[in-house]
Amino acid sequence: MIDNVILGILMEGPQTGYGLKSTIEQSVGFFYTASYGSLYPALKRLAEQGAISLVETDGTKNKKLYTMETAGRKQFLEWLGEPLTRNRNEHLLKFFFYDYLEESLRKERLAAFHGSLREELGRLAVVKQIVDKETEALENPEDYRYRLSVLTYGFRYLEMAERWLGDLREKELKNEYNADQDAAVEENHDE
Amino acid sequence: MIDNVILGILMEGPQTGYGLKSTIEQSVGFFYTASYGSLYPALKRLAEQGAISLVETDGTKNKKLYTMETAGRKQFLEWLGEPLTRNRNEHLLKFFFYDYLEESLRKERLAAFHGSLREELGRLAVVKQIVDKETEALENPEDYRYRLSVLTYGFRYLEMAERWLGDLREKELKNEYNADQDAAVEENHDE
DNA sequence: GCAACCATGTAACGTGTTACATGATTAC
DNA sequence: GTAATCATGTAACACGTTACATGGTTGC
Repeated sequence: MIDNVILGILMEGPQTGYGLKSTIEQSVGFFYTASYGSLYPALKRLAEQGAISLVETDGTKNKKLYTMETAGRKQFLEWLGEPLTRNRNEHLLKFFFYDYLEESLRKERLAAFHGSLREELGRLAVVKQIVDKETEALENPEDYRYRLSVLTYGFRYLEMAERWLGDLREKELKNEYNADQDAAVEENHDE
Repeated sequence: MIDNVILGILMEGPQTGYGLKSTIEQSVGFFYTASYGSLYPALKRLAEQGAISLVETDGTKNKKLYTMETAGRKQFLEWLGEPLTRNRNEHLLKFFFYDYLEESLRKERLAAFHGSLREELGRLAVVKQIVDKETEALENPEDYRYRLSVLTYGFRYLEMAERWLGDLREKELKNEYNADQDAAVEENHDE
């Protein structure tokens, strides 16, 4: 996980270990955190693998700049292109870097993920209906309020995610349409 | 983490290790999963601590029933009463068991969590405004669509959570009001 | 009889955090 | 000159997963 976050950020340009940590906090910090205890060993590992290279900027300053290498870029894009799964926010991490993914594969992954979200939403809707009906038959439904509320939370979470992804996919489609229009206008310049 | 999940489920009654796993899957499985590799060692640990006790139901059947003990209940309720934090879905886990928490402490924790959600929502709203303004100035905002969309995701996530919690707290308040009304009616029976 | 499920458990591995240790640079 | 921030790194620990190993019970 941390390897790919590091590589993703190095796509933008060289960074120090310290710089990486603050960049992570400011960008994907909402759903991913890294400590130095995992960061530095990861940098060491990635450098040994040849995914990144390090340059000691200054002999006295004890400051190392890590730079993306071709192997690292390949490794990162391979990870980025793998199917999206709703495990430990990895999908959100991938979304953050999705501008780097080739359009056709990106669309495929998003469509598949959208489908699985809708499926899960459907399954949960069924469960919720059953549970709600069972709850009506209880004498003291308030005694289970919180237990039940978590089901509602799950439902709303999936609803939110589904809508967000729907909006995002729509936005990209609209953009393509506009791009096509622009191209058409450009072609018929004298019209 | 797993210790408290186990204890929380044992609040309902005795279970086998196998039973615990399927109960976990069916109840909090949406945001928490446990493997046997963590479950059985945890049960062993909890039994050694005296939080739970085990009964071999049958000499030949190799089946163990784990039962909650007083020490375990105390440990569980202590954990449950600790302040809510948005770390690795621990708050959702606590919510699921919140029917077991004493009402006044529960209200306090929910109010505090609601406040922190609103604060974070406010902070993110500011960040989003700044970023949106900066985005307008770009020549190719589409190149950063996904990067930016994750910010929207974070915002919508917090909005959803804030609303859900608001609804939940309101529901409990309404229930209290109704209970008061009922009590009043009962007192003035001849009216 | 055999497939599906019930049931328990361990060893190796993966991945990350916390706490500690150290020192340079910058802004005031 | 001193506090904040920049900067690197390790050791002990925490927590969990995957894969493996084993066997009983139930339903058809």
